[in-house]
Amino acid sequence: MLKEERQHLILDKIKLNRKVLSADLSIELQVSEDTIRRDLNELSAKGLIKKVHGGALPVDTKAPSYEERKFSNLKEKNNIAKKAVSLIKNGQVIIMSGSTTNLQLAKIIPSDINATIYTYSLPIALQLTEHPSIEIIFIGGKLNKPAQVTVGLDVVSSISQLRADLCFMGTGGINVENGMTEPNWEVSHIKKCMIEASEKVIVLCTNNKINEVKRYPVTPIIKINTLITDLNSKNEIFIPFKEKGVKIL
Amino acid sequence: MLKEERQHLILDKIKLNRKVLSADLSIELQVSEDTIRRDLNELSAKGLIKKVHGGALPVDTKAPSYEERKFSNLKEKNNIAKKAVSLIKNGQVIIMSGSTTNLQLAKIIPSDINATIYTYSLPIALQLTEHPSIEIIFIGGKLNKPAQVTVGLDVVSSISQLRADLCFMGTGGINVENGMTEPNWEVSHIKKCMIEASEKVIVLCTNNKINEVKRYPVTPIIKINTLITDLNSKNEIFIPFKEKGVKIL
DNA sequence: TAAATTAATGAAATAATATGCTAAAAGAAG
DNA sequence: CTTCTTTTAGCATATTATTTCATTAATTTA
Repeated sequence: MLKEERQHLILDKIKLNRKVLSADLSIELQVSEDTIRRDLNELSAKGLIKKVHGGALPVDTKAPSYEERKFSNLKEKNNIAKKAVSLIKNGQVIIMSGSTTNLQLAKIIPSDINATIYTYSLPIALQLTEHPSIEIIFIGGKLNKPAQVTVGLDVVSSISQLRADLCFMGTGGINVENGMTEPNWEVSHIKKCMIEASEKVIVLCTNNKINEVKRYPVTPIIKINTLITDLNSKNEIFIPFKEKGVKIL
Repeated sequence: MLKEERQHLILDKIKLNRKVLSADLSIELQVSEDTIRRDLNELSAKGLIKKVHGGALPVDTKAPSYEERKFSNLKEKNNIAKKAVSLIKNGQVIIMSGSTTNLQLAKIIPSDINATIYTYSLPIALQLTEHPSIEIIFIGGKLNKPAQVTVGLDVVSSISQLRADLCFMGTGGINVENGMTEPNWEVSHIKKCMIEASEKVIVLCTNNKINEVKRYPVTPIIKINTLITDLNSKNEIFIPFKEKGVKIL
């Protein structure tokens, strides 16, 4: 039996039984436990399984939680949220993407504001239920657990049918040449739709995202109306953005 | 049994029963109490449980507004949830309505269960994001803030397109003559759709809802497959329900 | 407070792992 | 085809992880 073949069988067995024992595999695949251990260690190094004393288990799908990210860069995010909230006017229809910066924004929307907010983020929707007058429309679909947002075709098609005044978007990265970019293909697609559906596009991002480029393009810089960061708007880093017509806050 | 596997079982059992005794676990898992104690100490060090003299408890969670209601009748609700969880099988498609009893159920679904759950309740969806293998589909629509669920035509039409094996439903009231009834018209309509979309209908309710009648009818008793309450299933109050073919748990 | 239960500790047993070494098999180069 | 190298698997042994047991300390309960 080939080594690869054996490792595939091991992976299949883990998927099936949610655990494997080195001793069992040794008998079943007719090789020594040493070999099995070597296989398990290799698979574990590739992150495909979790090696434990006596055998192996599937990898924990539980990714680093949204909760954890919620508290990083809190000061910067709050700074951005404060600038963003001034753009919200009564009667507007707004789309919010699922970033933690947007969550911060959702927290500080003044209670006398009366608007309609579309979102596909569970934490943001939940936060907005505390607001007395905002109408919330949640965009349904398959849930992405670590990000706690809905994704997929349902989301894309729902957003395509909207007409909004503003959209507030977090981003994976932004620079002048590549515009907005995202590490996740599905998210990049959804954000394209959000931009199409909105009169004005407002990008919220912490300074560490500026001049970062991620894998999937979302939109050229020209479609972005306003960029809000924690930096001072007069910072020279923004000069090329301003030349492209982006307003900086 | 692998150490990690054992610790997972302990976590599941704590979720389910809200407490475990070292002595019980020792017998159940066929290891010494020393080992159990070491497991509990390790899990406690990771902050996953709270170790106490003689056993362990779940970690205390904070309790704001919606959360407060969640803890009223907690014992009864957990009792119901424990009975309900036994009905969930791998591979099923399940619809869950937005009651706090259902939230309790969402909390205790064992981590090795693999199913697809449709829901229109924010807290339930959020709770399920903690589960490693369940696929969650959120049904979008306009948010009802106090209940933290989506309502309206979008929800109705989404549910109409589903085919599910089970639906778990809370209820405003149930009796033999009027069947299930709801105080809210929109909710009654949504629940009708859920029943149409599901192979089996399982109603979860605390004893105070039995023989209550609310304003809007949802379904005659005949369409309900199983009724789960905190009472003993042999209680004479259930005799007329049983005569109508409802299974009592 | 005394009795009973539970916890902590260290020694000992058992099982699993890592490591170095050997040998066979498969490829590569001449 | 031969020789050399590389990969792979098995074995012996040292090391480490895990569990149990005996003993003593701490905590709860009556």
